[in-house]
Amino acid sequence: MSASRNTVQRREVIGVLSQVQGFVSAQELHSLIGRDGGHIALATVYTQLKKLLQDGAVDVVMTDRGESLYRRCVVESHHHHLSCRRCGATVEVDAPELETWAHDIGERFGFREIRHVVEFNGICASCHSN
Amino acid sequence: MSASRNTVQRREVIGVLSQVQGFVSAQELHSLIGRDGGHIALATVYTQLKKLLQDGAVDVVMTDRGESLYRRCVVESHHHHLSCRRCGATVEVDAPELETWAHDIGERFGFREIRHVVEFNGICASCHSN
DNA sequence: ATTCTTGCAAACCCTTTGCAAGCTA
DNA sequence: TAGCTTGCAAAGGGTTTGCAAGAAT
Repeated sequence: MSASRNTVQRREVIGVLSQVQGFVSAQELHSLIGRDGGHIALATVYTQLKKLLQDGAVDVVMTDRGESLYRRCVVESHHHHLSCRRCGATVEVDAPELETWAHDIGERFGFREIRHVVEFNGICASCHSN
Repeated sequence: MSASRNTVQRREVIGVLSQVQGFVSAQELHSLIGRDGGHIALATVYTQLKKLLQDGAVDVVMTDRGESLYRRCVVESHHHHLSCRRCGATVEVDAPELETWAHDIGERFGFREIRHVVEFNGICASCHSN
């Protein structure tokens, strides 16, 4: 088991990923890096994301469309996102009730090590009034 | 909005889907239908599944690999799933608290038309004891 | 008769892989 | 130097689409 090599590409991926709020797809990440002046292959983005994933440095969620979205792991606190379907605005939602509730539901059915994925979206106030 | 036509293919899809326990992928469904003597195009299976989905007659979940798994809805109302990460066993969870909560959270941030996707998973009792 | 559905194959999208050339340690 | 990484392009797996032929209403 060798440590990951410190390449320009790896730094780019980690760098951009760190500046992004919430989840991004590999492709979005790739174009963000491009916009940032970096020129790295899409395949390399995937390679690095896979490594980061194995190292537990990023979280992944699957969209309805079968696309993986990545996010730099925030050890701080677990929270969810509420985003606008029209303009994409995103708000971080703290959800203590949900955490408790998830755990209880699990217990009720004899499940352990419960994990949950929650995605909220709607039409935000400003979009709604336009 | 016209009702779906009652074709041989549609009956096949619904028929096989009804006899399956748990979730199946579109491709598995297609081969099950073939094994059953039916000869329908894979594209048609997708077409029918999409319709059933719009009618709320089937549930869908995304696997880690980005494959959609379908199941005939037992309860034709909004609900969530709790599944075992090890054996795949699935339980339907009714979550009134969650619905209310989701709505409230939305309001708090000025969002309307809130939708949410919640997936729970854990290790079920039987897997846990083995 | 009209309009929806089917089947086929090609197109799509995201992701992975094979391999030579380039770098890192 | 040794061997991981990169980039490119091609392949892969699941799903969708365009369109003519065929059913259902």
